[in-house]
Amino acid sequence: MAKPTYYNLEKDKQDRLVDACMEEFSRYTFSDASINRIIKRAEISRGSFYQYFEDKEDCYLEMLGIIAQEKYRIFKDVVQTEAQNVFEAYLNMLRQVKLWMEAQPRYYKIGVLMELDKSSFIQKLIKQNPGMMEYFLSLIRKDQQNGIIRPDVDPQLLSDMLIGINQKLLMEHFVNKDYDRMIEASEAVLDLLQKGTRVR
Amino acid sequence: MAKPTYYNLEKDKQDRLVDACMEEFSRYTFSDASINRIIKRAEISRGSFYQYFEDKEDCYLEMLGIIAQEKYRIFKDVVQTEAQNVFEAYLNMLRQVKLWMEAQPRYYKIGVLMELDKSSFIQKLIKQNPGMMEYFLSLIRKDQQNGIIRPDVDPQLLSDMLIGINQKLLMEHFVNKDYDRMIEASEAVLDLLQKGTRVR
DNA sequence: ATTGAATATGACAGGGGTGTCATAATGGCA
DNA sequence: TGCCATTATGACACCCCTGTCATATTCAAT
Repeated sequence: MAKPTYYNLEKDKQDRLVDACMEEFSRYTFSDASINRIIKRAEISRGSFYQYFEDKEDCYLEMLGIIAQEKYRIFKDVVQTEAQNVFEAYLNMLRQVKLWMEAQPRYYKIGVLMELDKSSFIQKLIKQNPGMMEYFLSLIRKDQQNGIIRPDVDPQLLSDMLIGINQKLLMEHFVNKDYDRMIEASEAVLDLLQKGTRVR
Repeated sequence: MAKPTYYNLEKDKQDRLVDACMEEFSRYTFSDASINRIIKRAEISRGSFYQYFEDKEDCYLEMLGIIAQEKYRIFKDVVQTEAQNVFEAYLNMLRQVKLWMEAQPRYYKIGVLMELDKSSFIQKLIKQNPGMMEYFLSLIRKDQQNGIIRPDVDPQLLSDMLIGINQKLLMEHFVNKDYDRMIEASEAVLDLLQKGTRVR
């Protein structure tokens, strides 16, 4: 947790500091991020930084907290539509990610960079987050029982495929900032997955 | 190119040096790799390292050269079986990667770490390598003409899917060292892609 | 106005990194 | 043996980093 001094900061200064931190963490992984660059950008002294935060980890956690708040602010109204099947669930999820990318691209990038950091601090943080794999797995099994998906399909495999393609689509369209095309591509992917490539 | 002194080294010493470099570059990305650790492991002095190589980049390129040689040595005899379709081509490729992972896991890992390094030096190197996307694309189009793949399937999309799943399978099974299971999983993936998930 | 707490500051210590260079050691050859 | 080119060495300069701390400044309350 950040130190009391951080919370006592006048709004303007705190905003400058937060902006500098977010900028740094969205450009560099936690490991590569530099407090020197942060304090330069925020125009505060090195000593001040350590009046606000215990250390770099403390600072990072504070930023993650802000991001979580913003995520909640944006998505609290989004009605969690009941998914008919795993493919619909996938599309729902992707549409939410699209909203998030558009609303807070910098925050989204912080998330991406988190995945690339191999430091134990970040790896521990990632592990705490429950993956979507379990969610997909359960949906796939349900769809198999409901006769929507062939029973001989390996749920684990299909889940892996969905998540793998997901990552690729997200990354590709995020760099191009072409979020609408991303949804279209996903729909095509799902169509292909359901029907298969074979001519019949 | 490495300096003449490097090539004049007695075999034993050169081997120790190469081993130390390969070990370092397979543990850390180029950016994170440390010459200090290399010379410590190779038991040579700092000055010597710079008698052999211009700098870290020079050293890295030398290692990539050795890796390329070894790749050629292993694969020159492998008959490039003529692929019937893109799915067969994919499996052929994966089987070759499996051989490579088993024969030289350290070299394979160097390749993986290359993808994770964002430094301009490494990014330039990566760009020079032709991707397999174009190869898959042409095969898919041919398969569509031959009536093996539905004409309304977007080749780009299918290619993206193949490559995306590929990466996931490779990574997952590489950490588990379960290369046979990897091939099985790929076959299941291809089967699923061809038939689709739908019950009919 | 005075005083004491809260806050701000940058010099500093300590660690790691790369690349250089004067000097020392080595090895082959006359 | 003596000489010279080649090779080996680690101290050094310089860079960037984090976290600390004595000191200075600010601010509010008496």
